[in-house]
Amino acid sequence: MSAKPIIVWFRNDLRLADHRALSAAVANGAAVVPVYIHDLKAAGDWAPGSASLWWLHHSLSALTASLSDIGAPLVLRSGDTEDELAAIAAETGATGLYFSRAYEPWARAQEERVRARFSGSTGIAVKRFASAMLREPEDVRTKAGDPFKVYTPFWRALTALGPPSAPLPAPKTVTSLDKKIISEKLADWKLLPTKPDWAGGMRETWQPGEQGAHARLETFLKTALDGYSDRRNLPAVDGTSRLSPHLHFGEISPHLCWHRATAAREKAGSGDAALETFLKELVWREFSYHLLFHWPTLPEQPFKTEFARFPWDEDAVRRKAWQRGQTGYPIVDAGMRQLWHTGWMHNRVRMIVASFLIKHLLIPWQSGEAWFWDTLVDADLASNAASWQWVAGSGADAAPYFRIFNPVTQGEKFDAEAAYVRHWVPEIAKLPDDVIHAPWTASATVLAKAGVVLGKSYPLPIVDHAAARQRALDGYAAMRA
DNA sequence: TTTTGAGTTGTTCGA
DNA sequence: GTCGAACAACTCAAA
Repeated sequence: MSAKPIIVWFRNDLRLADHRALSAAVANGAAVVPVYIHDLKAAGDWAPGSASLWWLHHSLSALTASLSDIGAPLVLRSGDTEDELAAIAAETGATGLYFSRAYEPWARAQEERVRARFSGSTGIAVKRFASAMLREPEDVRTKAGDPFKVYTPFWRALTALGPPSAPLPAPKTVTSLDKKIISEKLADWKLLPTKPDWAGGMRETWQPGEQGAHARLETFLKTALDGYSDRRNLPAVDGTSRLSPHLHFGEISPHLCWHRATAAREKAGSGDAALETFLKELVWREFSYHLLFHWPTLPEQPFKTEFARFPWDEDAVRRKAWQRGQTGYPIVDAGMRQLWHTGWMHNRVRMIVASFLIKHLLIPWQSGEAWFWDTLVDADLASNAASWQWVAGSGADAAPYFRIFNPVTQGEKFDAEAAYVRHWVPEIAKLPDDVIHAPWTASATVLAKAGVVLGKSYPLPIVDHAAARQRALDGYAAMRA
């Protein structure tokens, strides 16, 4: 009785609400065959890292459950994407293949191959839908028709187009196929760590999946949007949205975040800076996608080409100290340990640790990008690449080269009571506020009283700030000469 | 085509 | 202790 089935190919759009491909398939009256294909090869060097795979497992598990609830169980397959889609199309007699658009260079190439595979007389209508961006990258242009390279004009142009489209409701029921389609078992993909199981901190911190995403958004709107402009900078405070991993996996759409936040503030009766700051953060994500789309080498090559000449100083020992949170600078070490433990790091601290790796240690930004890629649950090709290049000074609309964060000053300014440092660097927790961000300045008595032995229980600084700063400035001067 | 105003997130130095 | 200037020109986007 129902029309021929439509395959809905899920990618990083692991949700039911505001899912245009799914809604279109449902509206068509067709039986819906939802599919997810585990194909790490397609992503090449940018296959998800360990932390992302942990998240992916739980997000797929959640999606499986919610799709079953509305009547269409998720089909899991692994292997080559085009082959698997073709096989499922043959098994189901599908007449349509619907999916959400992606913007990573490898994902774009994959879309082209899928289109090619189903073009011609296969009888399968391939339809691509917008999903992850507020506006498509082709639609935000300068008056000359070029893509933007500076954030503020990009923001103005985007907002001048009006609010993003309103989110679609999740389908309540879906017609499923009469026939049973073979699905693999999620557990067999072995996405979770076993020996050792390092994901304890992540389980405590996160609830992956669409439901978790919506809960996170509502909590944020209720508890943190007030005062967001300032409190988002304090790492000891839960003042950020923490939506990044949910957005990366598409468990919630940026459109929905935009509209819910706007509506929440209207009810509160105040149009204001807090809302605008949050919307601007959404648009920073958008700007990163825009850059990656128009400059696909962004993850590998410096956007400003002269940075290929920067005199880097690759040092494996120092890199390791940075990765493990053993640099001797408490705010840096706290951030790196938070990352290792929870798969996430506060945004303010990301800037500090990134500046430290690049400018104090002169280690190439690509090295930090790779570490973040493997350890962050919100690892996102566009945001990660654009942000590392921003700190390095090599990106579009980047930080000026002379902006070198002082890790002591930053700690004192944004973690004044050192609650963040004490939590993540417990071996120095007993140091008093006035020296905890620079333990080497403490007197012997103060150190002894706090039970700190520098060089033993906590490292001495691996570089001297003033000397490192000068070395970085000299490096930039050499590059420009 | 030329001109003009503007550009996320900081630090240091010296008055 | 506080404050403004220097850091260095450069490129982008729009008029």
